[in-house]
Amino acid sequence: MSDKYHHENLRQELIDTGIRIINEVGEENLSLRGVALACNVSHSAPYAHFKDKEELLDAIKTSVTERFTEELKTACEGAANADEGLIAMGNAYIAFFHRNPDYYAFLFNKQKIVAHLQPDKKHVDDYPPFQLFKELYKKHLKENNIKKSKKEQEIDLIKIWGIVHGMASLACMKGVDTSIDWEDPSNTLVI
Amino acid sequence: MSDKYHHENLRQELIDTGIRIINEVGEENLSLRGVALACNVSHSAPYAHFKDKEELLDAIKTSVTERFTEELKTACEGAANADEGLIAMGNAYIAFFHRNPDYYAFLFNKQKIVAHLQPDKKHVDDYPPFQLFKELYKKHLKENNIKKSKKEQEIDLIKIWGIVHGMASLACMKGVDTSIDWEDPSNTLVI
DNA sequence: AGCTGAAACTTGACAGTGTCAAGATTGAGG
DNA sequence: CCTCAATCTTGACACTGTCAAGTTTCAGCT
Repeated sequence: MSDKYHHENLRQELIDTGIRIINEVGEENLSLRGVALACNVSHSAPYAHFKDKEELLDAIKTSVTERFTEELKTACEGAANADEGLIAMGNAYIAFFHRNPDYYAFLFNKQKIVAHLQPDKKHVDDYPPFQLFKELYKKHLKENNIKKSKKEQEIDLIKIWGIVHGMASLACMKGVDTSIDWEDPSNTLVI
Repeated sequence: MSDKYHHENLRQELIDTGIRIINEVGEENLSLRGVALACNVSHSAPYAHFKDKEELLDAIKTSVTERFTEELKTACEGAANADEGLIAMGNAYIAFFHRNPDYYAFLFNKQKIVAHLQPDKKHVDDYPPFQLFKELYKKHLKENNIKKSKKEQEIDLIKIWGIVHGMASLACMKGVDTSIDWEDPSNTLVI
């Protein structure tokens, strides 16, 4: 009762229970009031930490993206070289969304992938998973002694990412049978 | 006044104004009541034609998908052979969403791509754009005298579609600069 | 120690939403 | 002319995001 007006770390708790609720009932059934209630807090308490419902959702996206990025990192750590690392990371990318189909629509909805960066026009380079791809790609160029112009590199990167991202999109389509066993890496990448 | 209770073809009008509203203010700002009002009809009139808001949205998706499919068809009509047709269609696929960025999130949101087919588990083969890819792909195999198992063909198709779909996804990311000129076909496909 | 002001939270209200039940209107077929 | 189903209206309900105003708490200053 003493701390009725001090919830210690409500901000983080809102984010965490928000994720839990989305996992349980999906983003479309998440309400600000519901999250607040689940935290034993009044329905407008979140407004002390987020100016908007969208701002909370953005915070959640950032949090999920961090976990996602971690998984990609660990996936390519054991790789012998950059080429194998790229494959491993691509498959981890696909696997992540195949395991959490709801996250794809949630993270890329309205295509606001860089939720934590406010201004209007942001560069892909600011998207952590893309940064990982980029590092590995540059390592790949170096290891194989390949020289490419900046423009060529940009296009290559978008193609690599595009393939992986597209496969992930297809891999997590709900209620749609693609005839593909997405658990089998040999089916997916292996370019 | 006589036809206060007969709007001739309200169902289609709801779908059309629904599309218009989405184009103007986005899906997230579309309300059933708003669509009804825009059709000069009471707020529950739509319930005579759609049991749900979702059912109206599904009808709209179907309608948009039809236009999308038409564009893909015309894109590959002039192609000299199946290989060129595949490239043309892929670029048209990407171009469509680059021109209408809102449609990507709208159509593939919750990954319910086959909106007009109700039962739970549907096959990709029922998705019209995919059918076009499949036809062209089979033509490509025949023209080049290539023999592949059914499984190999399925994987090939998902890969082709995955690449194109992923590029389209990246091409229409809002507020994200990919450093790519998506209007220039030479940047995108050309596998 | 007491005051002050900002931060965190509550309470109460508002308009807008999807949905449903009940009633009104219409036209087609017996 | 009657009936009945389809179509649309009216009125209500609970729920939503948001805001304004009030309450509690605590840190920092005097």
